[in-house]
Amino acid sequence: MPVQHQKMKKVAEPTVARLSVYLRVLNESLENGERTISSDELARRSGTTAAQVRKDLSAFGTFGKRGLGYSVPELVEALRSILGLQRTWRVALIGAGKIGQALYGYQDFRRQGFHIEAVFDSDPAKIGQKWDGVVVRSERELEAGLAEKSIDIVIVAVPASAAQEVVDRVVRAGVRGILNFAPVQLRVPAGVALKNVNMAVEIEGLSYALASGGARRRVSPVERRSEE
Amino acid sequence: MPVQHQKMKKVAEPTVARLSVYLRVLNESLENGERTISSDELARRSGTTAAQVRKDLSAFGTFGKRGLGYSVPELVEALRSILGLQRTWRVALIGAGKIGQALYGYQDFRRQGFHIEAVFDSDPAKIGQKWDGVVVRSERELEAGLAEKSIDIVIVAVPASAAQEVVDRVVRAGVRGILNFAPVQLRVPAGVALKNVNMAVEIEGLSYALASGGARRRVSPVERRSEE
DNA sequence: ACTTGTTTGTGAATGCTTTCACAAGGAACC
DNA sequence: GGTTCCTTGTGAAAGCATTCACAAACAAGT
Repeated sequence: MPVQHQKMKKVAEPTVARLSVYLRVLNESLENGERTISSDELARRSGTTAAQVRKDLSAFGTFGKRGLGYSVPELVEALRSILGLQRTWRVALIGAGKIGQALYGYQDFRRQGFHIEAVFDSDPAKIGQKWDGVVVRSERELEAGLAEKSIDIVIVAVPASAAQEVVDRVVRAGVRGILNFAPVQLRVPAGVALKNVNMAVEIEGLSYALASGGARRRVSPVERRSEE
Repeated sequence: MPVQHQKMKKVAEPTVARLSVYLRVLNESLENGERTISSDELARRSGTTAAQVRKDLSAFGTFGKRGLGYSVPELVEALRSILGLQRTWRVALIGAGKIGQALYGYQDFRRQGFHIEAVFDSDPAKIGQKWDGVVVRSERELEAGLAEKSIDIVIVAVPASAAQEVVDRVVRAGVRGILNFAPVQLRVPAGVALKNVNMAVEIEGLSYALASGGARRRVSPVERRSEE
């Protein structure tokens, strides 16, 4: 059953994030050989509600069978199509420091079709290193490298102070998707998709929860305070 | 000016996340020697609106001077107090793989008062390694280590398949704050604060934006599509 | 073929968050 | 001290996202 991207209502960001979670859950179901799954069960395993699951999916078409639930393989395919994961994406990593190295080895990216085709850095000690097959190149070759390798998405893993300039260059070179790990608020022009992974913000959110007494010492389960 | 945590309205999560961004912006302003800042300017540098800034702050007290703006040093102190960053937090890192190593070296954590006091792993090749001062310990010593070092917050950087079990143990040991990097939806009891950093979800969000044509190839700036 | 069980898809209702708009407070200069 | 110019703090309005609730659809068993 192919996905009908049908009337294409505008879809909210939280919805897309949840679809991604559903897909991860469903891939596991698939490996377990489960044929079908109900919105209720999918919700339970994804940390949301059945109604939410159904609403989320309903924005893209109708995938379930009443009285039965969803076909796991079909829903996996549908979600992969919706999320644009049926093709492979050509990715460049900018910044070959600790975080860059960790991301380079991150299997989940590769598994979902994100292939890191190029790595750039400004440190002469790093330039020329060979990371199983991919050579770390000088950031001076950035524009040339992006074009040469037809890069779709760039991962920014440089220090905060260098991030905006890198992004400006990358955008000028025509890249339309950026995943930013530097803890700064970046500016990109309209038409460029930008996502931030800001660990500092997250851990400070924990600090807030603990400090403001939202998380109790060891009390009976009365009030929930476990987020996302 | 001390922070009056006043009537303590319940504060939304997005608000707390933005406070954390404001603080980062203000720290820079402080280094630049700026004395005051308007909600307008703070908003511009934080990627939000002036009204949002004022609403966010108003939940915690009144910090500004009409006609003048906010005192940068005072607001920095206020935010640090609100976010619970005036103390140091004792953190343990579980998982000494690539991601664990990257996080261990992440300066932003240390700078804001998050001190990694212990590292655990299950790999015999890693156990016993000394990471400038901190010895990597066996996960079998997890409970003992957490107690011994009075750990407040745990960072989970283990494979997805091991994450839930680790979290269960950590919670049983009394830890109330968890920062999870494993791409799974974890279950924690009420009273435990949990934050997820899910890079796979973020990059799939980019894939969606690019695939669904939300990000255009090279078109005049008509519609915004740069998120967060 | 009918009946019983289940589970979806979806308008309507609720609950949150953000944006608007403006009165009130204060600075600065004459 | 009065006047002008800014900028905050905040109710009210608008905009989004989640939850509710139920009719419609199908499976399965008799």
